[in-house]
Amino acid sequence: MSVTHTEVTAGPADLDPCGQAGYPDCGIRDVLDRVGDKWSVLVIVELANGARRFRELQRAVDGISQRMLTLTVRRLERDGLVLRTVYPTVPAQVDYRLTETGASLTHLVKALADWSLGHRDGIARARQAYDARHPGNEIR
Amino acid sequence: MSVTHTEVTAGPADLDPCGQAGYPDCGIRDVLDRVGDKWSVLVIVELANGARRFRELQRAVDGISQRMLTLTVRRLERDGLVLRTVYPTVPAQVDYRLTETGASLTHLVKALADWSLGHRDGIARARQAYDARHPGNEIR
DNA sequence: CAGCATCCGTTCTGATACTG
DNA sequence: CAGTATCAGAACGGATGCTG
Repeated sequence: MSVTHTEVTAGPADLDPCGQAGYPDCGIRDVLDRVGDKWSVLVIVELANGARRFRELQRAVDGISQRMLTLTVRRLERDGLVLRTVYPTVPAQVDYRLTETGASLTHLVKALADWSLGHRDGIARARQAYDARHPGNEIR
Repeated sequence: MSVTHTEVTAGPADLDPCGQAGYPDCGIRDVLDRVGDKWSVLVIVELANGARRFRELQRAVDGISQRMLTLTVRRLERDGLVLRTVYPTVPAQVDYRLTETGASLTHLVKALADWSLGHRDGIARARQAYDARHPGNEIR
């Protein structure tokens, strides 16, 4: 399912070729998929405030199911964005914290969350306006 | 045009309440879902370079199907991030361009794409290492 | 050209139940 | 506490055919 990427020699500054015909997405997809998935951003934002245990995370990220939290932190761990530490206590205790790489993402992620908050109302209004202009148009 | 955010009671710096128990995600989800979906970012990046017609977009965003492009631009239009203009020519001609709001997102999106490129290799290595440490663990 | 409608397999998610 | 396992429903995504 994942898109295979071919070696592309494009500098970070020049994003144009990426995703264009002949430049099969560079592999940004891989990273974007992670950043873009339903819960990663919220988890990262929470961890930006410090290490958290599993339950703490679940309580902090409202609405996330146990299963999804597990999957999310596992993926983040696999990508090297989050460090998982198991303490051999009884009952088991595990905490999660951002790695340096993960931390380097936080300001971007926060900026994104920030932008979201700042434009939330405007977007909500835009949606209402659109829906009013296009009655009976289910775009979701 | 700098990214100005409209009156937010909780300062942008303090994102903590969002997504926490009792603060049902504030609605960041709505916005994040858009930003985070499979194609939006790529479309936005492409439109950041100027107005594009439907076909141009499809060619530029490698791999996107007609259906997905349609859905993606519709959603972006609905959210007020993209402006759709129809020219009554024959055959029909339509172009898409970013609105100011949409444009204000490009910095963030580009920064994100940038970060992705910059950390692509590191993440790939982290994944390999993880997979080596956890044989037979299909995380996706 | 720029779509919309439909079919249909794949993936994602959440709820539920159980374990070390 | 911190998971794993399973299962069914929802959402996603592509292919195909048709229209103005």
